[in-house]
Amino acid sequence: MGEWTIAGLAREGGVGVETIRYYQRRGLMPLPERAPGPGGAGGIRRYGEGDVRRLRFIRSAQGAGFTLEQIGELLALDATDDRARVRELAGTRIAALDAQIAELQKARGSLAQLAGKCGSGGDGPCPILVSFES
Amino acid sequence: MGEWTIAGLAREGGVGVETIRYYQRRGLMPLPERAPGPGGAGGIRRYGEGDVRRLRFIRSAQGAGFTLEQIGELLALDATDDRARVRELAGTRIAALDAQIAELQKARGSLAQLAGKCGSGGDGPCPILVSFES
DNA sequence: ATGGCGTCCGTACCATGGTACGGAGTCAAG
DNA sequence: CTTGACTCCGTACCATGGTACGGACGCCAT
Repeated sequence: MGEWTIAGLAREGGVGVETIRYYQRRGLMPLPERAPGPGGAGGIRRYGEGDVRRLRFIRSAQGAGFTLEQIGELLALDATDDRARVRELAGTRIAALDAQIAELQKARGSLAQLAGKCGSGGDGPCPILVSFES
Repeated sequence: MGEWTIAGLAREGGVGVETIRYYQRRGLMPLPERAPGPGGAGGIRRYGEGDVRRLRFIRSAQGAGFTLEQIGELLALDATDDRARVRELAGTRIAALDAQIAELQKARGSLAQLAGKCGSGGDGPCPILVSFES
């Protein structure tokens, strides 16, 4: 199962090698054993299916807008099957997404309206800029 | 017209003193003259209506999602009345907002669906977490 | 004229999610 | 057995939008 080197894992997950090392530092990815080299010194670390799944988990959760810190908690919950807590986190995240979406839509609406006004000829300064002053 | 000190301007704009100083460093706010003190040394800077309007401009444009760098350009355009360029910036920003909104809605949709599945009893691990692994 | 608050300014630090660099070690092929 | 690619690790740096700190000086009231 120790099929990949760090570059392979990175390719598999569509991220850079440095990103994986960053996740390791953050405690999101485990640090596999180093195969002891012939000289007794540590060798190169090998990664397996579990690491690939874990990396995919991180990327998917990121896509759902979770921060790396929250993803750390989700990964911990993955081991304990605490569904209630997972639903709680999901609910909080959904509410945050709703708030964010509403805010962006508000900005989008007023900006579109102003762009329309600015486009329809007229004299004087652009209404977009004027509106920003009040 | 030199009616405010920096703390007054900050209060007027609903920001902190340090934020104004930051905008000055970024070149978004001008640095007013210092009233020369009796000893010949520089005194305290005074701010007027123009500064209040400029600060409001920055905060409004920020509300529309422009970065401080873009706001710098908008402020420059405010002096030249280049409506075409303003509309161009607004259009680009609207497109970016649309993309962002779509992305958040996608995340919200899949998360809500998963939370529903996770809520409806069942055995095994939470579907939210399982889905993140693929 | 002295206390105490406010200003001025440079500089450092914060969160977030990485990205880059440099030196040493490792490993496989030629 | 050397070359070249890759790995390991610590550390520093990037963007973004601020926030904090410390010393020197300004200004006003008592």
